[in-house]
Amino acid sequence: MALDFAKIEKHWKDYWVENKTYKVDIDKKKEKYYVLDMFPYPSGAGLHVGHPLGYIASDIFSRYKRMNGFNVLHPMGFDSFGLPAEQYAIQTGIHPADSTRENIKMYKKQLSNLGLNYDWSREVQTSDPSYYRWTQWIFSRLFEHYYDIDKNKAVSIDELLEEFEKNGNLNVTAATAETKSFSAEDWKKMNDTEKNDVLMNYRLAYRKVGYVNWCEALGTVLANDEVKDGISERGGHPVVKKPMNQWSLRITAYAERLLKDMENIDWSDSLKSMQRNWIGRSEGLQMFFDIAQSDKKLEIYTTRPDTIFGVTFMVLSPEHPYVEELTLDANKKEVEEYIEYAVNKTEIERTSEKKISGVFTGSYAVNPINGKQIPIWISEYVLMDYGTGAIMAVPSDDERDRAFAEYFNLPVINIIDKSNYPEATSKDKLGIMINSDFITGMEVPEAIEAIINKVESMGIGKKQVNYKLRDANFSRQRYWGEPFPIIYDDQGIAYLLPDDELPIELPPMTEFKPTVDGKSPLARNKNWVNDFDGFYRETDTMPGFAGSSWYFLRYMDSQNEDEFASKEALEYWQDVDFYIGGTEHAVGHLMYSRFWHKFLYDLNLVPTNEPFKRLVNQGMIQGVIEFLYLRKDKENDVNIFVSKELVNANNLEEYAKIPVYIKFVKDYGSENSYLDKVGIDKFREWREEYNNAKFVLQNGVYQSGKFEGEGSKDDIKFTTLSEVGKMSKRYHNVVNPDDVVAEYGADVFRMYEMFLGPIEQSKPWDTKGIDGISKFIKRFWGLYEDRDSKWLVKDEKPNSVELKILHKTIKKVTEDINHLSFNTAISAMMVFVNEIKKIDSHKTDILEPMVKLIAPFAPFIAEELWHKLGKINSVHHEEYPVFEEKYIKESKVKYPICINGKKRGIEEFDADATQDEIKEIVRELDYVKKWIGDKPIRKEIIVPGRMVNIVI
RNA sequence: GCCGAAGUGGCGGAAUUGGUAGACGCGCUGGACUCAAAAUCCAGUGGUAGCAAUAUCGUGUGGGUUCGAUUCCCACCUUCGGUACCA
Repeated sequence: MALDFAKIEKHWKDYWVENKTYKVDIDKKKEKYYVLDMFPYPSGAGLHVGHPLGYIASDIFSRYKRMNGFNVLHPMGFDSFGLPAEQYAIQTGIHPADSTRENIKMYKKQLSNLGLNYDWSREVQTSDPSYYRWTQWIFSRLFEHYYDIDKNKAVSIDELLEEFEKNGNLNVTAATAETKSFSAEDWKKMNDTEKNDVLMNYRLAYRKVGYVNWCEALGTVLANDEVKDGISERGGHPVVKKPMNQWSLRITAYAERLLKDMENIDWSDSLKSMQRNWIGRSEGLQMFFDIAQSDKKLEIYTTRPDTIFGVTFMVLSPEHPYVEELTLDANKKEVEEYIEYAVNKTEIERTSEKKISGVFTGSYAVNPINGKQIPIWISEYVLMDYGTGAIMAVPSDDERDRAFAEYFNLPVINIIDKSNYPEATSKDKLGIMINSDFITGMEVPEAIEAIINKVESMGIGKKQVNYKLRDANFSRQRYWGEPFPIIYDDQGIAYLLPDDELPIELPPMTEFKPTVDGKSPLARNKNWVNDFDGFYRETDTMPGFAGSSWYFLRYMDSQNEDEFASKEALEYWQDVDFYIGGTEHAVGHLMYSRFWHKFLYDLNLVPTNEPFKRLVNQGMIQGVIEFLYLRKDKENDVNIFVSKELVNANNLEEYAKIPVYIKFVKDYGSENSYLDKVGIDKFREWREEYNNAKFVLQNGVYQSGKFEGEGSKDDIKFTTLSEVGKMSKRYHNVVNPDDVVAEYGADVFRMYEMFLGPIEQSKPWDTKGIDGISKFIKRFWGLYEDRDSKWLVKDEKPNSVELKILHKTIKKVTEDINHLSFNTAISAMMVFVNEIKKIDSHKTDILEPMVKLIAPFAPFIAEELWHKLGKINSVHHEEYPVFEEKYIKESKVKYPICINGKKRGIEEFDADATQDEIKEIVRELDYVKKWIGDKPIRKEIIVPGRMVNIVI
């Protein structure tokens, strides 16, 4: 066999490294183009077949851009801080830095096997002190700035202090939590703690109370991800919400800019709309309701002030600070039980709960507009984090309020007549007010204005813009993340450590378990914590999104020790032209990066206002996840797993789903996947906490190696639940690309992933069609060299047929790359091979451009063929072929002939035939006459170049 | 629940602006080569009826707009991603 891909790949991989083929530097003579992949978290499971989908696409695109004369920046790095490495360390004692280093090594080898054209000299790792030094540096800047609403940008806290000294905060408009006004006098009278508290309300990085998932049994804070259905994924212990003082980033200050600046970037509408909805801007009315028999006033926010006469009750979030005071003694027991039930549920559980639940406090509020007393209830569907944590309920015009009112038999007053708008839903602000006192008869928008004016004139509220977006919790009680450059004095006042002491490095440790009171593992290291006289260090670390919010800037100048990137590099590379990554980052990472970028822009540290000009979401390659059903309740402290066929579909909420390593499972991925005895034993060994668990089967029970029931141990069939989902270490369902590359070669693997379908579409992994690509590559190769390694390419002048085949292909492939339609580009190249093979043509002028055309897709064999054609330099720096119209001009055009829109035949016409000429010919066709019969022709439609339709 | 996406032959998918539904590939069937197999090559391949010409049905479901709908509109179903501490 002439084609030895393993040898070819090895050879050219070395050649590219030696010749620095993909290294790129600032070159002002050339236009820059920045192609970026979302960098991976280096998981212990290694790169899986889903990762390369985006990497291959960006690789093709960046190669294509380079061949079109651009100076292409295409770097790669690792998002190497994170929870899994820490969990691994707790289990094995291996330091996260060590396991991370090993994982990165493995990832780089896997990536290089795919022939990706990264400039590795620019690599970044978020867990490297030389990188996180600058993450800490940016945090320090966030700490020292506040958001000035008048200037519409971040401004230094020093300027704010000067202003406080002069005028207090009377003239300051800033993005803050609720702050009292104070004069310069007041300010000067405050002690340090008070001043510090005030400033915290202004800083873009500030401290406030947040809630964490606390698991008493494990003695640790858990990520949302580690909590399944209210119990810990490891061990199945109960989890509760616990308040803790935490760092937050004031992303809400940037809400309006994050929203508005999306207009100017080339992102898909669906992605923009996700971000828009996440920000969730609404205009409405903030107002106070009096409370009967109390001095307190209840603050609410509504987008529908017009419905004020339809308010029949109020609902508080279970966490609302007034709950205790408003609950009468008679209702106390019930309320406490309800809060217990609601508070520890996750937000998703609470808002997606179909069962309606709530409890009456016993207290009443007073509608300030009509003086009516209305009951105050508590329900889980009101969230403390959105608006004010309290709502006025209007059951006539809000679906959730209506369901609640119907369930608890609360009154409903109809206040909007929608009969003029039959298509309108309850959400539309349409209709005419009824039963509404002085606004009766008004259209809804008019009524909204009227009530806002009324409320403002009464001095009990004001018009307000509200956002769903919440400030970002920035503290994690973890070891493996960036330490904060923060120390506290004995009064708990936070101070920044000076920039020249950065990076604040993670101290070496051997124990990564959190402390018993839920503090970060760093708190165990007393020497490190109390390093400064009279001060102690912050022991929380930063979350995963810290390092990933600015890494694309570091690539521009990754070795710089004086700045996060030089002005020159930032000026040249500007921003990311083309960013590709998964939709799972559509709101999280992409929102945080935009926020950090805008902040840096405000400080004049980056030249652009938005980081990513064009963004494409690649779909996910999914795997099959295998789950075991675990009963949430234990028997005598023993966990009970139940075989799938015994689980009643109606009681699914009684079970948690525990993922199992797919290699333990028989008939993996099918309806009937199951664990046999060996599989269960492997699982028990793998997950120690389930070593003594009971496995309930159809024909008996298996526990601790013993089987009781009908038949023998060897008959054990514990069926598992198979679901299509993410390929991830968490689900233990990863498929490694190395195996595929070893069998078929990297070029085949690359083209196969691209050939699977459109880049933005998700699909389950499956190697069914890979033989087709493998055959195609061999056939393509066979145009140049036969099976006996005889060189076939000849210097003969190509004829018009050959030129037409070539230029048709160039046209299609080029267009498709620009549309990122790689699957159809590949299909066009397949068509080329089929057609050129049929005429047995092997001419240089045809086959040379084809090597260049395929080079971005199959870089290895392209490079090999290019050199076999006698070329000296890399094909990847050649110019991409350009298609010429003159070679593909058709003299004849085929038209489908339709009768009433149904195709009845195909006819060929001269390309320059007029509509009348076509009509005349068509009318005389036998089959047309037959279909028309004696019916009159009502219409003849000719779409030039497309089709003919006769309507009878 | 809310936000976003997808649904087309046995399978992955194509149809870029409302204009020939099923390109290309897998699989399958038949054939050539071979002692045989693999590999390769050739032909066929949406369903139904028919020897055939051809007819008819057909793009998740139900409606609608149009000469013409996979494409636009309305309602619904299913699956996937996100849902603020996985990354």
